[in-house]
Amino acid sequence: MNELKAANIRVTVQRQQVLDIFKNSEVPLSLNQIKDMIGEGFMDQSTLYRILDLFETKKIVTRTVLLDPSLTVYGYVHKQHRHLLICSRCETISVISGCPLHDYENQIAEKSGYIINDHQLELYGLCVSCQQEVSL
Amino acid sequence: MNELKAANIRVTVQRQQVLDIFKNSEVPLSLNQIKDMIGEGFMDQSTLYRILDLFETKKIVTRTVLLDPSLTVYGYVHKQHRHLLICSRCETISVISGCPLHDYENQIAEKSGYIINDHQLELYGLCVSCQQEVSL
DNA sequence: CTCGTTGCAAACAATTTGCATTTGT
DNA sequence: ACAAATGCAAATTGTTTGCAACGAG
Repeated sequence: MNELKAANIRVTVQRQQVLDIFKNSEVPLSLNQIKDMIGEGFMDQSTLYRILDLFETKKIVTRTVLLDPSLTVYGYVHKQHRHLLICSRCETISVISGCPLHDYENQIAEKSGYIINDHQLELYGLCVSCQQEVSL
Repeated sequence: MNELKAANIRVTVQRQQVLDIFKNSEVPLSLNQIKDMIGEGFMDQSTLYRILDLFETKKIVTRTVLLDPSLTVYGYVHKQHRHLLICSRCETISVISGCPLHDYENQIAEKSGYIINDHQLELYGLCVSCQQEVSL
């Protein structure tokens, strides 16, 4: 069954197009990357914003705000929970599978009385090729 | 010695005022909270932006971009590294001391070849009073 | 005195909104 | 046919910039 139907939203060309782009990408994508991949006539900006909002509330994608807020990215929600590793020089984004925080969340929940239901974690560093270029 | 002088920047009334606000706050502050605390004639917006940028590059404060990017907050840099716990209902921000990620960073550095030099971690949940209000 | 900093207004960018038209069911 | 989604343009918001006046060293 169509994933959009499954989420109880209408199937339109634009939505299908955006969904396909996510499905074909290993890594999360920024708004501009998505625009570029749609290319050509490009659907209207507002439509894209509306689709991303919708997908986010329907939990089809997750939004991640990076240190530089203009680098906000959207990732297709796969089975497992993932985190990102960002090169602070070339801004390449890679995905780290797994999550080290389950125990930690419980500890904090206990100490604080909060019900923890989400978290945001990203690592920043220098990727291998940037390390080489920097040391030249 | 004045902390601004120590950072090699000129001491002005505006900068001193913003610095004092940070020093007197336990928790990180958003732009609007800072505006409010300055109150009255309020210094010019652009000046505040410039001061926050300056403080950030001089490592006097750290900027944290939360899931809702309009909730970007700035925290005075104390001795130790800290993370935030945000109530997703009332948006109260509290500070968690300590950090569970040192080992994890090393693992990832080894696997990926990256030199990890920073990370962003925030927990989101429901605070105690919001839990009560929700269950009413 | 000199140069960095401020305030102001204008510019710019990013996102949102209202509304007529088109499209999915 | 009806409600919802799209495209377009305008509005709104948040942030940045250029420049004259001001203030710190």
